[in-house]
Amino acid sequence: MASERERPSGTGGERPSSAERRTPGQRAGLTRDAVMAAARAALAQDGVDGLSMRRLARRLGVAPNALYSHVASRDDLIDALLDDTLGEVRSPDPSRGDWRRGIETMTRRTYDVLLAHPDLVPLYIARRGARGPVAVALGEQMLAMLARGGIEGDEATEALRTLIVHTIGFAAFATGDTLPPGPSALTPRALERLFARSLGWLLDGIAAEPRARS
Amino acid sequence: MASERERPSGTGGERPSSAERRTPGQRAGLTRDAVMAAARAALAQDGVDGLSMRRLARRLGVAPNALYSHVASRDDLIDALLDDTLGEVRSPDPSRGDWRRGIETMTRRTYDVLLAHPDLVPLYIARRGARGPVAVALGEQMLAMLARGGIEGDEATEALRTLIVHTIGFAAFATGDTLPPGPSALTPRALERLFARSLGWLLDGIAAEPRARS
DNA sequence: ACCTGAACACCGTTCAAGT
DNA sequence: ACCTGAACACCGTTCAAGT
Repeated sequence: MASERERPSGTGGERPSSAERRTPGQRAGLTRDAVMAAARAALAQDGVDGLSMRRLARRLGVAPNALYSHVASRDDLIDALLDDTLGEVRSPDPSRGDWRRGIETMTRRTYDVLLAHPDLVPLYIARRGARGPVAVALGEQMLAMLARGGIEGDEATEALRTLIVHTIGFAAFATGDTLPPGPSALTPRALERLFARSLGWLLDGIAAEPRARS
Repeated sequence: MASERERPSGTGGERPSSAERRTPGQRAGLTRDAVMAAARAALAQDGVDGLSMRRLARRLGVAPNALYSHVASRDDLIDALLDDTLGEVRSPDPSRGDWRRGIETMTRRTYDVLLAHPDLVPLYIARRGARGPVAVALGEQMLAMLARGGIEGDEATEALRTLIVHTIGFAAFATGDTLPPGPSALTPRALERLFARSLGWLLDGIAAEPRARS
């Protein structure tokens, strides 16, 4: 369906680049945002294979090395992509409802965002999550909710880590093929219920842990 | 310390290949086992970068395409490597002790084996585990233990999947750098305790689930 | 500062040969 | 059946130039 060679129009960031050949020194009007938009479009159309610097450059109608004026490296680009994507997670009102429900909805929304970008999930794992400002903000909100449940300090760090591992881990298995030996592949619906249920088990354990009294 | 260019002696599978240049048709004495041994040695010395077909071939003193006589593709080689490595997990006597302890020790041993091969962990995740005969056998032992606890059918499949996600997920975070936002990096010891504790939470949940009576 | 051309040092894989 | 030589279609990144 989607031709990929010679169709400059698209989701975002592409250049015409047909006849107008540039000589060294001529600007192409590239920006970091345009590069990032092209990366998102490439990911959507061609999967993770589309995220090579050379294919991105082709898509933008520039020489491969032109990208390095706006992005430090391919790793830098991917890190930014991962962090940006987490921005799609709407965080619930941190002061409303009980802390456990807040964590459940936030975790579930993160899970949904990850499932919406299946090609990125292996990258989240390979880089062990995101470290950008969005990820930091998300983590701080989770810590605030845990604090409202009386969980703080090292305990909160550990609980957060457990929840992150659980969320990314399940997203990885939901987006992949079958892992567990045996023919019984769970449906996405069943997997999501399992995710929610096992999340409940973890929260039971987190809430029940003996804590140093404040 | 370890030179990598011109030292044919090593852990396993390397060839002399110095003066003896072969012409097409001359055998190099390669076997699939030799290729796999070279892959393990390359992984240990050079990390995952050492697992390229061309570097493997250099290490073995053969042309790059010679490997394809013993291995279908790079993916095939890596799948075999992942499954083989799981063979290091000693499974406890399945008929001794209570089922929960059996699962705990088996899960913990798997965790330890994964930590012993940190470079492989991202590969396990990217491929969502291993699907070879060793992985299948391991899964069946886990299912047998769950069955002794009265957990069978879909419930057992779901429990097994949860445990696998939990184990590989924690291994990924233990072998990686810090993920969770904030400066508080957990020590390996603390992480292992957290792994064991959260495993306990999951098993509590698995054991407490209402079940259809047999 | 932003871009091109050319190059470097790589990849996985295939195809046609040789024994 | 097992191997080599050569090739194809790629990579990420750097360096020297041009405006």
